[in-house]
Amino acid sequence: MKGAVNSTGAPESESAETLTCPECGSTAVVEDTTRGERACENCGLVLSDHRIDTGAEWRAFSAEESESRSRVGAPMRYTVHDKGLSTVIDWRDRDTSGKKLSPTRRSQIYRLRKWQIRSRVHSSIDRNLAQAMSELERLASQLGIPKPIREQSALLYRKAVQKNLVRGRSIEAMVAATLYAACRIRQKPRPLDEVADASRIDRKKLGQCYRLLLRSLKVKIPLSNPVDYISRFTSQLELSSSVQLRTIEILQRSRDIGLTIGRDPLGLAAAAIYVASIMLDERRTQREIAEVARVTEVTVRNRYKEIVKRLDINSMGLPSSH
DNA sequence: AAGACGAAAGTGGTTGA
DNA sequence: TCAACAACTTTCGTCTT
Repeated sequence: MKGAVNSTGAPESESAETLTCPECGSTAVVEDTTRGERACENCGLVLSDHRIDTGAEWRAFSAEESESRSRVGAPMRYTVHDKGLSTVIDWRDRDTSGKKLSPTRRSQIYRLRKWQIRSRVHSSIDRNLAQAMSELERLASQLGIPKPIREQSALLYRKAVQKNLVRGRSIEAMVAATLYAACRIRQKPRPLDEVADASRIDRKKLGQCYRLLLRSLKVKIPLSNPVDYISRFTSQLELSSSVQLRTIEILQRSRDIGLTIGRDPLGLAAAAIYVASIMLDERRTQREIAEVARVTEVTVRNRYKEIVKRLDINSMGLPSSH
């Protein structure tokens, strides 16, 4: 049994391994996620082009993603909007000393200028991303979200931008939605309300953005598992690890008899903790538990009654060791 | 007095015609 | 697009510890 239950979102240890470019020795090796390749920013050498099928099932993609990304050094590039490559091309057909350019040179410059203009299309996207990334940092650190999940969120946000989902919506809302989604994907879900509170977005807008995200990116995120909430909640309530284990046990048995279908995972988590806390004589009030789980006492009550009834637990807390 | 209980009406989201 | 529906919330009066 591992003692590390990782309660209050303590950052997971990451192996930061810096890659150096074999061509020029630069450490500016960067991932291009849209292509799934790793390239040196200095000389442009592509180090690896292990194919990542962006069209494929999304979760496989993200797993691969996190694998490879964790090996790249500190400056994570999803959070960087401008790679410092912008150059300004003057409109005049003169070189630096003021001489007229030769016709070949001129057409060359013309082509460059064309790209310059094209790249300007991206600049509004860049501004959007810059703002979004700083908001993401703020939100994530307030919620104590570990880096890998932030990166996942940033990736989702980039996809959302590509699909034009942010137009007409607030950046903040979409950022919050991607963060919420990322947490769920990584099996470390946070209550929607918690995310909403930390951002300046109301719950309703956040929910709408989240659903839009799911639909548009064709991402299937399964219903969150109540068990994933337990370590956070129990530590917030300062409950012992035996309560934690008992809670998980209760949840598993509840699921086995189909008690959990159609029920809010948060309510289930709360109720299971309530029952376990009574059983092991570390009682917490319904109100306390409801508060951390962000549901109402009524919901805790309803779930808890079902659990006690269907799992045949005598309410005066015998450790019914089945 | 605080906690638990349960009824009743309201809310937002899903589903199916 | 609309209505029916299930789960959850809000509110509040009552019972229990």
